[in-house]
Amino acid sequence: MAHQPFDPYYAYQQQDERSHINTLFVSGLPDDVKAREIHNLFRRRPGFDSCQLKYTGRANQARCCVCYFFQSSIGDGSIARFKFSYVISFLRGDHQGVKFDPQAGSVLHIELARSNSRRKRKPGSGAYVVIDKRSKGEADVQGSSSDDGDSDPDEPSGSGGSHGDLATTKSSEIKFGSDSAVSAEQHERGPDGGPCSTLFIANLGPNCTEDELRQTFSVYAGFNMVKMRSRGGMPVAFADFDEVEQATKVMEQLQGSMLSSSDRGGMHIEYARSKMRKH
DNA sequence: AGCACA
Repeated sequence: MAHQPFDPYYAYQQQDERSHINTLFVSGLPDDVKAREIHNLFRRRPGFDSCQLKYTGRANQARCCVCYFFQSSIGDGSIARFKFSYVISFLRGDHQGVKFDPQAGSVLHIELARSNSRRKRKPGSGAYVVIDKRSKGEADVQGSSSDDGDSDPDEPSGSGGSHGDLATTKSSEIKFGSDSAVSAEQHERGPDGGPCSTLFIANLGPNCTEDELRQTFSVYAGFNMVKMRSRGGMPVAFADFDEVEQATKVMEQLQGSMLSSSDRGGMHIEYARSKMRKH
């Protein structure tokens, strides 16, 4: 155990603190999106199990959890996780930043979910689930009438763990065919970029200023500095923190939140690909 | 729909 030869699975396992996550979190959806649309968007992806659409009722933001369940024929879950990282790359390549509705201009944002959906989908039940909190606090569930409609998709899966969910998946082997032919070499960098103490902020409005960002981010512990880059197009920004944990908290706190300058929905925040250089 | 600074 002292030294491991290079092994991408091992590297991925070491790098990813959320290796048990098999759920994608999709945001940037217009509030009139239909679960059917989401389902059609992802259903053909290998390993796809089900999806859940939640209308938050806040600021025209629908959000969606798309679940992928992988089961490794080798037994070691790292293979499944490695495959899952492929899928994330795929979806990002195919969908990330795509204007879901050219009229409304909603921009898709796909990332690894913070936690798995607790929902267990029984075979034969609906392919998707809708939770609508727009009008009343009451959940409107369809697609699986006997389902536990109130379980929160953002909460970690319970004591049974995700393997219990995996067990309900019929296919014992995921085939990566024409729909997802990717070579392993393309994925040296990890599933979604590893955690970083610098945050990358996108989906800012054209009138956003560095000062506005500073006021927003500087109240959080560990804040170092913020830098904005415009590069001709829409501005993006980097916010640096001392520790990864601090950056993580800020990302969770501010994900999707609006600035006064925002004109295209809330901020999209990810870990930056590299730490901001020190001055 | 986007990841720079050295």
